[in-house]
Amino acid sequence: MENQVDELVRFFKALAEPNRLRIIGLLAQKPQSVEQLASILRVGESTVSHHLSKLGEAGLVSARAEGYYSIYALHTGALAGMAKKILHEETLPGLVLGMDVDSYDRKVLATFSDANGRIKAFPVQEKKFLVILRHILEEFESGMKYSEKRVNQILARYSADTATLRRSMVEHGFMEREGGGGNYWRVEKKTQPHIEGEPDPAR
Amino acid sequence: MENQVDELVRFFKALAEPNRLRIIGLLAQKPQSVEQLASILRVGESTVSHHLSKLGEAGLVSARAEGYYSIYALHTGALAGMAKKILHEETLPGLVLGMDVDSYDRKVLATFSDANGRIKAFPVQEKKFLVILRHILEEFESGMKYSEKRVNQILARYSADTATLRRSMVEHGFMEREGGGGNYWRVEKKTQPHIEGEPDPAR
DNA sequence: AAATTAATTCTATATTTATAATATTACTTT
DNA sequence: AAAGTAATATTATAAATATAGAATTAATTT
Repeated sequence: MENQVDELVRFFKALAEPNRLRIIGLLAQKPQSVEQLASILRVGESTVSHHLSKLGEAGLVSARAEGYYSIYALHTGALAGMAKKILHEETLPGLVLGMDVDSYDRKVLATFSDANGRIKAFPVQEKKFLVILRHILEEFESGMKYSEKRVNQILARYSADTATLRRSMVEHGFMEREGGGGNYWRVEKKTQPHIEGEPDPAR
Repeated sequence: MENQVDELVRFFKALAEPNRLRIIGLLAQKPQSVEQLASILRVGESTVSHHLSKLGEAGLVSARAEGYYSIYALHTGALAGMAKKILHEETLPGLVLGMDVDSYDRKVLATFSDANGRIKAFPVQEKKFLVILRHILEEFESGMKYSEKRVNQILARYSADTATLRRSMVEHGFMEREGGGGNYWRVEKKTQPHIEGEPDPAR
């Protein structure tokens, strides 16, 4: 079974060379022989043969034998198909399948946690402190209400400074509390796709 | 002014590398710092920086400074724009602009013509014979009618064997003649774009 | 059968490039 | 001001690849 990434790389590699792009342009006009393409591009026939084989592997062209000629033709459908694939919203997320996308978070947690999982020190850098907060947030269930006492109990598993943790959770919008200060609950995280030009809301 | 080919090559080159594709996939989820990407991809930060600069040159990503972080974000519009460009029917012909697409024909003509432009010998290979015929065909205007005598007069500029040339013109569909054999005329060539899977009609 | 032709394969070479270690730059925290 | 941090630039190196000459293959013509 082949990787999504490998397939795309083969396709883009095939098009990432000037003479191969020119061959695509020439074959878009009409099917042509290796000899004709070599003459127009002013490169050796073995070079053209090499390029055509790469284009063929990417599914962009194919040859038809005619006497001792090989007449190559463009698969316009392959280009169009890939263009649509790029536009398809499932393609980009598919590129990161099987990748360890939480590797950075784990590294930060490892740096600031001791063997028991308790916080050794609060990171000065906000970006890293947020990693810690999000990690601890997992202890709280969505839809549940927690008394301040209960919240402190849970936070105490990570640090004696429960006040800082509690306040930070609220300040960064991870948790909310009822009016006077009775009950706390975890804020639903809305999965927000990045919108071009917008500042990153997740930072 | 930059070439159409160069722009496309830069774009495809940017995407023709596994780690760069993965970066695209990761940035599609959310904007991220160089450090984060390096950690997830398990490559050096300088390597990621290098990749991001290539992606930036292709207009695929851009950075926003935040403290001493560079938060890179994907330009989803660039991907979509290129996909549409590929689908656009003007793009492929644009790749061959300024190229000597008749180079092969000229080479064939040079081989089989003498200094006066007369045919030294008829090429055995049909592909090359057609080049000769198409060249001579230019002597006839579209929409005009020519008597057989007049046709022979014109063909005689190229070869004494006017009978073979005349018959070949008709056989290959370049010219037609009226019923009994009186008048000849040049057949309008319909510019026929190649259709996938179809045998090439121009051969 | 021998010669010719187009294409491909093999081989070698020069160029490009992905990677990372090191040095430098820009910014932040103490 | 000094120390710390992230990113980039510089440099070096190993791997990938565009190119073409030579050898080979497959088909056609003489």
